Order: sequence, then C-alpha cells, then structure tokens
Amino acid sequence: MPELPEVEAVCRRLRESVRDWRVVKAKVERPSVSAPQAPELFSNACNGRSITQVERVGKNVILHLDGGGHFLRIHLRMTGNLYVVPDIRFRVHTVRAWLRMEDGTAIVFDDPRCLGKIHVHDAAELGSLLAEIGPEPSRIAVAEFAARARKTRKAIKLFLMDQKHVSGLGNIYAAEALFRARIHPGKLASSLSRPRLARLHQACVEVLEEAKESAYRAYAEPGSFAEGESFPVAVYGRQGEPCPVCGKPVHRIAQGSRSTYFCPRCQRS
DNA sequence: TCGATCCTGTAG
DNA sequence: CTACAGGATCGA
Repeated sequence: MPELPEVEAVCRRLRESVRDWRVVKAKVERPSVSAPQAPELFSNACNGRSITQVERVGKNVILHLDGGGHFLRIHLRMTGNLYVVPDIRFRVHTVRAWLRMEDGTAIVFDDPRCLGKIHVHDAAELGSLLAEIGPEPSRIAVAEFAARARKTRKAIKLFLMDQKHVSGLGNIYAAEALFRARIHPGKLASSLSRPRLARLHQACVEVLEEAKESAYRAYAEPGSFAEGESFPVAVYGRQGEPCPVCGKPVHRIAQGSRSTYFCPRCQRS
C-alpha cells in the first residue's frame, strides 16, 4: 500500500492510538520479515523497553526504544501495515510480527505478502541509515534535485522512484507527478531541461502534500486503508480511460518490470 | 543498469 | 488458469 503519504498516515495514526508505550512482549511470527536477523534479536531488543518516538524517514518507520540503545526500522514495502489492536489473541492471520504493551493492546505488523521488513539497529547506526536515504522532494532544493537528475542515466520515472536520490515517491505518485509536469516517463533524466525539472520538482512536492491529506483521511479507521485511495489519480491504473486534460486514452508501458501510466498527448517524448 | 526474485491475494 | 500488485535488493 504505502508510499510516503500512506506511511505518514500510519505514523500519525500510531502516535494517536497507542496509549501505553511500554512493551512487555514482542514476537516475529514470520522469520522472513526480520531476515537476515534472527527473530530473537527483535524480541530481545523490544522486551521490557518503551517506545519513545515514532519517526518517519522516507518510506521507513523508525521506532525508537529506550534503554538498550536500539531502534526498529520498519519498511512496509507493498502490502505492509502497522496498527493497534485491543487484544493480540484476535489478530488476523496476516500479522507477521507484534509488540504487546503493558495495558494489553498491541502494535501489529500486518503484511499479507510478507515483503515488508523489521530490523533492529544500534542507535549509533541512525546517522548512516539516514545518509543512504535521499531527501524528500519538499526538503531538497530545486537546484539539487536537478543536479541529481542530470547525473543519472536512467529514465526520469525510475529516477523519481530511486529512494537514494529522492525519497517518498513510488509507482503511483511518480506517475502522477510526471503527468502534472507533462513529462514523458521514459525520458532520460539527464536529458531534461532545467525548467522542466523545476516543474517536475514542484509537481512532486504538490502531489505528495495533497496525497498526505487524503491518505490520512482514508486511514480514519484503524487497521485498514479505505477502499482504493481517496487521492484523485489522473492516470495511474487508468489504461484506456480518457486523460482528464485532453481526453486521449491513457497508455500503459512497462518500466523496470513495473507498470507506468501516462497520457501520450500531454506527456510527449 | 537491468531483470529476476522475495511472497500471497485477487482480478480477469 | 495467468497476470499483476502503491517496493527494494541482489546478482549478472
């Protein structure tokens, strides 16, 4: 589910709905979510500790723990979700890991496809972790954004989705930002002019900001995102449907073995 | 820099 | 049944 806006919604939701931050027991039900770390590492790091802060870095959720000098890095990948349940005994079967709090409630990591990850890190590693995740569009200067784009040799959409360069955009919002900026997704990042890159940067900031609001609203009920996405997508998933601007049918192509949607008239190559 | 791969669920 | 899914890593 999550790109930056959805991860942000998950974090906000946790901060609001967790009442007791003291962990009495933590368990990984599916070792692949903690691999290559052993599940016990997770349990040992969490048991008896308190979560002191919920932080989002790009699409990562960081849970800081007191005492032991550790923090958790959680990545939801495609289908992961993090939410609070009143009683761990009644969790759904797709819960891959959980932390039970002293008051009996629990934070669960629910991930049908098991693609998500939970890892334990030493507090000292936080800096290097942050260093390998690029800045979000809203926190990068246009000049820097353009400089990075011009340095790479890949298609602009792949550049947008590469978290090392710019963080937060995934398959949906990258396509939506390119549509707003009227740039063809297949164009080489290094071939775009400064004005076009500036337009794209602005579009990324806007799309993510707007999507944050709708993601949070869609996530009003703890435990599930509302059906689909309340963000009004213009092109994503709309192959064959008319472009909202010019009416030409939306095209779909493959890039990096993922689907890309765009308007062939508004976004010319 | 590209494709295959990790998993499971669901839509066609 | 196959195709495909809002992500990222790894090996070639």
